Amino acid sequence: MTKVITDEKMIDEVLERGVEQIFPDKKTLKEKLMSGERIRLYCGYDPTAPSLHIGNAVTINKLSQFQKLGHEIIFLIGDFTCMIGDPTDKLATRKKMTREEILENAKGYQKQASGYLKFDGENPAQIMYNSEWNDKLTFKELIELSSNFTVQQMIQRDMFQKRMAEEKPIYLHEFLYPLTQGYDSVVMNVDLEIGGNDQMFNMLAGRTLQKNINNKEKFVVTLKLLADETGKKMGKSEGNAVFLDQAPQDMYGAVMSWTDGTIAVGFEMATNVSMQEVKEVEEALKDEKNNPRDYKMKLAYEMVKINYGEEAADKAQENFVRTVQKKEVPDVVVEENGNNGEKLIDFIVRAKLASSNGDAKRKIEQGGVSIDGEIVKDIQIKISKDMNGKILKVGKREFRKIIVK
RNA sequence: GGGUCGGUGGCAGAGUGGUCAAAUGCAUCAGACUGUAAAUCUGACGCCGCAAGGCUUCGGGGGUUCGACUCCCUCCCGGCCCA
Repeated sequence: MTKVITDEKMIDEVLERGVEQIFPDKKTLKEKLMSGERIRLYCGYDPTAPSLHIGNAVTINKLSQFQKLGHEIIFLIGDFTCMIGDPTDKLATRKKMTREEILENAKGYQKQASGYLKFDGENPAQIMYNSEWNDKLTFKELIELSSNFTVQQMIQRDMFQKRMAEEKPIYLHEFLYPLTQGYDSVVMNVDLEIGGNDQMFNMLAGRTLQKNINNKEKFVVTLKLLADETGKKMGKSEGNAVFLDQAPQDMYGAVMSWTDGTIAVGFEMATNVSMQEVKEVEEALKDEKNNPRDYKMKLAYEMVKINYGEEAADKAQENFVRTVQKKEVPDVVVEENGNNGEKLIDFIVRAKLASSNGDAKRKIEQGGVSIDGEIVKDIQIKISKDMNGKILKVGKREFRKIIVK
């Protein structure tokens, strides 16, 4: 039997760090956790893409904090809900996915989440798929479920309001999304659900159902969204996303491209450094004498360390200093075979460093291509034997060692 | 079912017979700069071509025309209002 930790300080931190709101309230949940009862909690992940992103990491991180307290964790894969498409935060209806695409995407999720969450050893997190019960739901049962909500409640959602204002379609099945997500809570009979603040509506639907059907109080903890002071989210649509299956040096770089305003909140939500350290960083950032870059590097290091370990973090950092700060060639360069007499443009396209001949030409014309540090100006230049072993650089960070037989 | 408006490049969104490979914004890419791969600034941004030029693209198909994203027919899809 897993021992439940009831240390008040630890519980306070879990309930405060990165937390936006708690339903019904923090006090009641704290009492529950202090009582020593082992609770069951979950967060759901819709496998809409092959990679989990930093926003997912934030909730996974929170799950792991509860795991450390000894509570029962369910990592739910929304292979069923995913087919509906969560209307949250989307102006357009999500494209329906095939079962194959969904399962393919779900494959890597456990591995990607395991930097934060333990799936083995003592008190391992369990993985569940919500198609297991939702597939079996009958139409009759669905009607009963939907009778717990009114149309008015559904259209209250800001996303639907926005779409109505913009005269964009709202499909009937989109109303069913919170319903099925809520039904997950009932079937798994959970005590608590965790999710981003944008998931509040869906999670509260589960709270209602859990109360109506199982006559049980389901707590809901919503987390702040990882965003800078202007509210700009660090999501995949914003282009500076961090994916959990990204190569260490890419992950490091992606964090470095965050705006400075996200540094402190990044530490708070996506790492496990102590809150005291987070506060120190926050203070340090206010002092203009300090360079935010240094703290961002520390954050990037932490992120890579959690997901890939210390060694990988060291390497990623080293790579960053070398290639970005000092603009030097990285120590490991991918080799690419070239043919004597082949146009450099073709070589670049073949190495996937440009999307088309036109793109390759543009890069050369704009001074983005160099060989052994010498900028290539001539579009017509061809691969020759004396280029063997030289380093081709395309753009800021792509390097290839040219091999000519 | 009726009326009406609409479907344009990764997204948003102009264009309504030639000056359109298609404004603008976002995203992207390259460069400069910097405290970073931030911010800012400059440039590029369908494909082939050194270029001239060619080719493919504006929901699908067909037509009118020297010429269509623009006009006509037809089909498909959507919003709104009415029922």
